[in-house]
Amino acid sequence: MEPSVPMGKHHGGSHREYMAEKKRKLQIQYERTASVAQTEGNEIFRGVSVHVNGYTEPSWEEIKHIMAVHGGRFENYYSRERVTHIVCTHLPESKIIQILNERKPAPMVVKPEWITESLKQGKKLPEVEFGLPRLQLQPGQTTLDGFRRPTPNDEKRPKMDSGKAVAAKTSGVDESLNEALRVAEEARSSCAVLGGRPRSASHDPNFMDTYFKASRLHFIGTWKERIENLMIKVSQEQVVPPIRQDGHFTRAIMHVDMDCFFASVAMLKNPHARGKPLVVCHSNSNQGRAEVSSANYEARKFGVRANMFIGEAKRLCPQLIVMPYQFDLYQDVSEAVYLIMFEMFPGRVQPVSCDEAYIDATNLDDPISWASKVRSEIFSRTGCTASAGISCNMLLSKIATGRAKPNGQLFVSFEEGVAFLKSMKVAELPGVGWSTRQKLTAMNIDICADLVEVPKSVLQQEFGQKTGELLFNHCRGIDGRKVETQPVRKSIGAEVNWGVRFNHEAEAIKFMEDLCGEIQKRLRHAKLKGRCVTLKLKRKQQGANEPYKFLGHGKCDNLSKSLTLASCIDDAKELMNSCLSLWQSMRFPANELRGVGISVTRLDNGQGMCASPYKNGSITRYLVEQAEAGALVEGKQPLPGNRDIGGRSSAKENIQLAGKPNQPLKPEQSPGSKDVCRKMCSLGSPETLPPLSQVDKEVLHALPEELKVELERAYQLRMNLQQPRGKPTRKSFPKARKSPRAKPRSPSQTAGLEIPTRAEDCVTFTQVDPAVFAELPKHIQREVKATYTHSRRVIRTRLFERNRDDAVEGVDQGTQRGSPSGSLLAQPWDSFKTELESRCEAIFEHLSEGHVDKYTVHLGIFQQVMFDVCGQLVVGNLETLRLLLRWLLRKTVHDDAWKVAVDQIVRHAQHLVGSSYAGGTLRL
DNA sequence: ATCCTCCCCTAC
DNA sequence: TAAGGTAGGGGAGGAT
Ligand SMILES: Nc1ccn([C@H]2C[C@H](O)[C@@H](COP(=O)(O)OP(=O)(O)OP(=O)(O)O)O2)c(=O)n1
Ligand SMILES: [Mg+2]
Ligand SMILES: [Mg+2]
Ligand SMILES: [Mg+2]
Repeated sequence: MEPSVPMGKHHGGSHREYMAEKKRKLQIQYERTASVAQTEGNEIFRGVSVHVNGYTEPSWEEIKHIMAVHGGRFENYYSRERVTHIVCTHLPESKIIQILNERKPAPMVVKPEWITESLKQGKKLPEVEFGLPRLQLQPGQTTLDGFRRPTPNDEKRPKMDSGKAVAAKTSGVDESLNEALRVAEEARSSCAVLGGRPRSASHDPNFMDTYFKASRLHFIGTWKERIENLMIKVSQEQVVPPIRQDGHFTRAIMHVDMDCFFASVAMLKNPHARGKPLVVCHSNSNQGRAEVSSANYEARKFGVRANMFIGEAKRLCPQLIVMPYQFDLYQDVSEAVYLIMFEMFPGRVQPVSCDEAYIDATNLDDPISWASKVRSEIFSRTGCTASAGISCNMLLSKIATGRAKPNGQLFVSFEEGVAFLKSMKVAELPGVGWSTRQKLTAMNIDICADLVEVPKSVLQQEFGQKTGELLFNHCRGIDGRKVETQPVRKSIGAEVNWGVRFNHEAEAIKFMEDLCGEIQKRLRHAKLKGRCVTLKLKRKQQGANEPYKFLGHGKCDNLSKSLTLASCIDDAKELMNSCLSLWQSMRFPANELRGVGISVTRLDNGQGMCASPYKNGSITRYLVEQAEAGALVEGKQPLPGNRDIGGRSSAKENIQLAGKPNQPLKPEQSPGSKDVCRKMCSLGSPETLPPLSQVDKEVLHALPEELKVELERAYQLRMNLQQPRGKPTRKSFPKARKSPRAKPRSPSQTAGLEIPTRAEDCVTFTQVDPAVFAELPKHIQREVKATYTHSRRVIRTRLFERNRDDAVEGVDQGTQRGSPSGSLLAQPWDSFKTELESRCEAIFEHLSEGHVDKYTVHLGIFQQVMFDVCGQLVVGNLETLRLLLRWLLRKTVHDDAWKVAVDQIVRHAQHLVGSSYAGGTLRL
């Protein structure tokens, strides 16, 4: 039963008492749930799988429990594959309308009384008597595409008080709601005090600090470094018994995750909000574009989700309670939770996030009761509930947790896990996100059962070796990942992609300095240094408007460039030197900046325990060694830490910086470039290489040839950087960003047909003055050539663009993936045809056996593969392409889906031909 | 083969 | 108004 608030009493009675009572009840409920041995009741709901929508009486928690006891299942989220019954009291949520409009057989929609009455009578009653009177659907509602968003004043929407049947309590419920809203309001205004006025980066000298303090993503992103402290402390006091691994025996993996973590913590501070929809978010505005961080399970019944704009959330659920962030509390709760886990499972815990961990429970006597123990301990120490899943690997245990939520636990055997997996949407697989889902959808793959149909080779063709294999395994419930209790850090970085609006380059530079300061802090905290510095920039796309999201980055091009140093650094100034070099080579008008990030890789803890040890020798190692020995510089001074002797990329870059190969393109003076030069000089970036004159001649002479070359490059770099006054750079500062909409181009040898995809790609090798080129030393020639090819490397494009505010409109560039095995190009048409025939035969077999679903899936895959094949053939084998298309068109198949697929393939091919050969078409 | 850079994608 | 960070996995394509 929904623990009832002691009406009218709770003002006098202490919160403490109330909380104690609350906890006691939740505890009981938890124990019941946890101990359901599914033998307790008759199983009248066997085969039933319910999803609750909006408010109901009994509450969803009770329904969940009833299902657990009586053989049914409870689904937190609606899934056509799994849900047999939707339970709701009121009429049409947009969700329901959508469901009813689906072509496939929809689940039954019943009132909650169906459950209570069935329970009373001890048998499953016919659903019809408890159906919803359908045609209270809106007038004008069509069934075809009638997805009508409910208007905010839609009377039919479930209201806060509507779920409670007892009329006498109505006013009490209202009071409770008002109290909850009041507390939320108070909490929001009290934390707004420290804020002040809204400011973009250029307006607020203290922007970065303010920003990071208020950023939830910063909090969850930097959480790991905070938990590391705790781990160190704990591990010092702990003897870690080794995990017995009896050969190949089955592992037991437990996954523990706090239920709606931030929202749960918020409910601790606002107990009246329990049982009511609540989110954590910065803004309470009805049109706000602030993101929901966490939604409690009541709010989720209304479709409210993390990451949703608050305006959208409030539209779905107008009575939503909005609580502000309480980062300190999240930290406290998180630490409490981890202390419990570290103590109960020494040496077996892999922290995943502030609210989530894996535990290797292999050979613990009873993982299920361990899960109960850890959950009840978490609850009694924090007042927040956790859920747990147990299975034989990390994948299945995580999925089990999801099924157990909220406040539940579940053990699944491999077989059960796999059976369940098959009904899951592919997007529910960990590792499959938005983009992969789009790709799979395009292949007609919707649920994991579809994915299982796809041969590994096809997945690898489409997604790459590892990713393909991963998908192949995961959809079968196979996951070989080990619980990693001491992950090694490989990079440290900081970035800001919100509120970045500059008018002057100097502001941008200052911003980078702040970032470097932040990184120095974190490097030192982690006692690490690194020797590769990466600068990542977001640049407003040309013509992009101010984004929908306030001070957001909007539509951007992402740029990144890295510089590898001779030795490891952790000093902000030194980091900044590298950043300035990098900025110098990527530079564009500061008012187009929308995001700046800096990160450091190739970390070294100074103990010889390199996260990424330099593997190959070459100059880098040599110089480091020399530096350590103090041999390279006169007077035996150790080399300053940050000479950038140029990684390969920067060396190339610097060749370009010299400007010679690019002469046809006029370099451009950017506003403030002189400032940068001065700054760079004053910071000493180029100077930190010892002057050539100071380098011990003997040592230099003794260098192996290739090392000498690299050293020369380093000095070349310095010279280039010191003379950018008249002519700063070229490539990095394209005057006009031409045709940002250009289509991706096949990496082809057909030189005459190239379509430049970016302004900087206009620099073709043929534009390099041959006389100048001939003058260059051999190794420089090499570099120039490399640079040339490098710069016109195929631009990898995102396959699909998200359709939020920042999506690029109309991006349809379908196919830059798939990979040229090369064999196709060489293969004669005849043998290719044989392969095609057998492939098609296999596909049609599904059809003739009546497996329409399988047929559809395989046809989708076939289409996708053909897209890729066309991509390959259009490059160098147009004749084969023509034959292929003719063959497809002539093949007589009496199935519409096939005809559609062929039509798509042909269109796609013609499109490719058109873009590769200036609007040409293949005659078929 | 393996490394490296410059991306993209995913999860929290 | 709003606080779109952080780290790892991995792919493509070029260099070695
Ligand atoms: N896009 C996201 C995802 C998560 N979080 C924060 C808020 C969450 O409370 C916390 C933990 O993330 P989970 O994915 O575990 O989500 P919840 O704990 O909120 O819900 P669940 O019960 O599904 O675990 O991280 C966030 O701010 N933004
Ligand atoms: Mg959670
Ligand atoms: Mg989590
Ligand atoms: Mg997923």
